[in-house]
Amino acid sequence: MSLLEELSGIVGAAFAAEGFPSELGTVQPSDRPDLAQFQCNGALTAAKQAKANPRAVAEKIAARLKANPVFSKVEIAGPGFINLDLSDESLVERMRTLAADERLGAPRKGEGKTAVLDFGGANVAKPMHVGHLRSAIIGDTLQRLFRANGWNVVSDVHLGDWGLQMGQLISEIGRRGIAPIYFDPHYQGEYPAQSPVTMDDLEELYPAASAACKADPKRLEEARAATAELQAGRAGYRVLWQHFVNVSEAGLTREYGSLGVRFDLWNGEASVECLIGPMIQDLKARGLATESEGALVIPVAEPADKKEMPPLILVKSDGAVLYGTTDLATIIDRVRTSGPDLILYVVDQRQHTHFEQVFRAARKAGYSGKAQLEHAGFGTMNGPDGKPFKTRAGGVMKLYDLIAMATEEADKRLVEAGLATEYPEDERNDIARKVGIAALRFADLSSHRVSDYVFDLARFTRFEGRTGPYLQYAAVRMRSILNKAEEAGLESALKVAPSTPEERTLILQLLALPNAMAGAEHNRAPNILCDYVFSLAQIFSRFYTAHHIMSEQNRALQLTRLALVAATLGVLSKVLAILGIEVPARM
RNA sequence: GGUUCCGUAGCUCAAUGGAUAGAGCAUCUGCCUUCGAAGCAGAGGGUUGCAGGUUCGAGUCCUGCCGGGACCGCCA
Repeated sequence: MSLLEELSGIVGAAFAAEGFPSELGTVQPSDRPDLAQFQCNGALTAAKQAKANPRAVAEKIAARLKANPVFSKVEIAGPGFINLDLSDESLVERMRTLAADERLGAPRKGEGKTAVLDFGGANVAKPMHVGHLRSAIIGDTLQRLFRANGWNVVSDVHLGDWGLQMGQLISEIGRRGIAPIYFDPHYQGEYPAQSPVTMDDLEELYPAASAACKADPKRLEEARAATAELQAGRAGYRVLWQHFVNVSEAGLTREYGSLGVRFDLWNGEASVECLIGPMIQDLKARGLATESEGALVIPVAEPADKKEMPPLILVKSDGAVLYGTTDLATIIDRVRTSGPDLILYVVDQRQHTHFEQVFRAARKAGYSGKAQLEHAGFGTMNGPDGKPFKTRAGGVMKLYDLIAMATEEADKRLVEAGLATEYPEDERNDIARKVGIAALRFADLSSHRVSDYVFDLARFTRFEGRTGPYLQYAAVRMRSILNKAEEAGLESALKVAPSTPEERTLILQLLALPNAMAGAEHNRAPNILCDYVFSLAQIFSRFYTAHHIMSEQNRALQLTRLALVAATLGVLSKVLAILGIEVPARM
């Protein structure tokens, strides 16, 4: 139980004893730290409901709370706020509990529950670009957070491998005559085991095919036909397609890995191919899917809709299926194999309507089981001009190049600061890489999920201010103190209660970890964790400046403060790990 | 045109219906012969796009308007 839950329970009991709903006892950190540590606003609501004087209600509640030794102060302020301070003894007791808990008080919100997280969404045969960055980073952080909160998580990269881009690529290869054997409809023998194209080839072929289809409707028609044939099972196309998938996966694994992103499943749209036919039969048989303008659709509009809700298209008039079809079949697959309580899609906000359609269709057909279906959308990463990020040449920047840029920039900053200059080259490169990734990840995660943000590498890689590198530095500094103490033979221990404002503020922030983790989960909002951890680092810096530990003469005080440093490092490391930020041993 | 998200300090961004709207950057003033100054202490900077409404209380909820992004049946 978190501190806030504990306090809310105590205050809630006081409300209940006065005949009010106990929910009114909700306690929150004070908006006015100069006045109190915590506050409860329930007396205002209670007074409204009972048509009573709010201060009078607050007085009754406060009278009951004053009897509880956990509080050192119970005051009524303003229109009826109840302000609370904890006794120093209560604070240190709760710190001891936290320090002894290997989970550091992480909430158990997800125990016994399973969540499928769908993020990544890279496309086979297309290079990963900056557009894939946010899904990967936000999704990965949510999977780490959900696991930390006790959820059983199944993450799925859900590759884009069954749509029109496959037909575009196949027809491009056919036109160029690169591998004619796959296009011979009469060929009966074995196909080569070796892929006719490399990843580099694909990176050149796809943009060319895409541009050609855009420019020429007939060319697009060809791509559509190839897509439909692939899906219909044309042998040569299938084998060729498998080559694309194999070649791509190796590259994608490396790119996601360089960001620290891992997936449990490398499924794709095509993984549910065998479910699509039966699903369509089922939907037709039950009258849920109907013909419309030559296509097969599921109407998902509802009478209460304010907005126009187009039907979900299952099968195009040319016989090919779309990603809405595979998304729907994927729900069936996930419900069968994982039995999830939640399926969370971390995908671009622009696809919100699409997911609304798919979710409605799934519920209508009864495919979603007990799973709550939810789209956690996010905004775009923009360039300095406020438009989606492009390279200087105006093209789409590859993720690989972006990471290289960040690492290079981080290295430049290390040189400027004269840091790590005398370290072995391997270690130095490793530090630059960790700092670069930290800069990228923290910048992306700290802006609110649904809003767009401006990409500014120089700002992200700074060591000052609200950045990933600053947090790494803070952690390294804490470790440095602990190392010094260890060399001096000091063993940290929470011997005495806090006695200074810096100590109390630090303890309160440490005890607030479960609330940050629960809040971030509830809102699917990593920026809550970023706020929390940056604030923790700042509070620690004040503590560190105010109290010089190694020269402290009072041994009990010294060991207690060392224990606070150790606890802070523990909490900081835990949150950074959730954010996917690695802390170097030294910098 | 319809729907939807957004509009907060010079810039980049926060703020479960609560008290005096907060951080970082930038600007200015102090603090390194003591644990890593990538830091700390302090200052200036705001009619929360505009106008109404609900509420004891609104950046937050409702209505209208202004401005921007996104989406609106066979792309993903």
